[in-house]
Amino acid sequence: MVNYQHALDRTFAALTDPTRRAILMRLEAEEACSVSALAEPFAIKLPAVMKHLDVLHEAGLVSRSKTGRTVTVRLIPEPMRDAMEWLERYQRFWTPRLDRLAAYAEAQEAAMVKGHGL
Amino acid sequence: MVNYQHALDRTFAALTDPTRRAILMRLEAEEACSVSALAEPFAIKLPAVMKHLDVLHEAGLVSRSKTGRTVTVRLIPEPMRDAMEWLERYQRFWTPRLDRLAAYAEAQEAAMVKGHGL
DNA sequence: TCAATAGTTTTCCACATGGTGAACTATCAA
DNA sequence: TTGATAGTTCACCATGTGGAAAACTATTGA
Repeated sequence: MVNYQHALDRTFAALTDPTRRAILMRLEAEEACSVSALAEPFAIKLPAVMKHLDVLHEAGLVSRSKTGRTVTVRLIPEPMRDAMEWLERYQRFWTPRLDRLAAYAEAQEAAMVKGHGL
Repeated sequence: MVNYQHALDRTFAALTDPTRRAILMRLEAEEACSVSALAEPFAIKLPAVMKHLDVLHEAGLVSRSKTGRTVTVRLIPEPMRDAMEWLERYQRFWTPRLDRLAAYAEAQEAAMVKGHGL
């Protein structure tokens, strides 16, 4: 319970930074990337990228495996699934089908209540 | 484009804190809440809650409207929709194709039912 | 009018974050 | 062996975040 919250904290925190989201998007397209390949598109220096990778790693969103002198970074998507599941709670607000069904259900309920003179 | 990124930054940042997520959940269930009613379940003091509300407000996730001396806080779910849409990119990693087909079929069925005056 | 209630603002604190430059380790290749 | 390449670590800085206490404003009800 508490741990679950903790994990969500880290996940959302990791997703906060645009550089980190860009890294995740890159890994969604590319599957396996070296650290310097990941860093190349950005204006920031390697140590900064390193820190972002640390945050992503601590959030359980990437794995790092060393072969020779290069480190391969891979996406671990599971934590994002939990984040999405948390957000799904709010889907009813923008999903028209569910909206209308909910409105209908509400109207029915209201009618019932009225009908029973409450 | 840049603004969009900015908005997502704020959204994910707002979702990072468990207190803020709890506030959003409360507003999902309750629709309209006063500041002190929102603050009541937490161990932290009012000024801290105030700061959380500021963050949520800056992220466009809640509205505040004053009537008399009480301020009513309401959920604005739209930014979370954008966050979900960003995350949907990764759905393919955990949603087998059949799941998506099932969801589609379910939606179709619901549409049919509605069309027939349910 | 006066006290209680609802919120806000201010000042302060400890700590996290995102960045830098410089120095370091480890591996590959000439 | 020696130099380039890949990555890491360290010390530092400015800024942001989450919290508290205290003092404040504004509204309501007795």
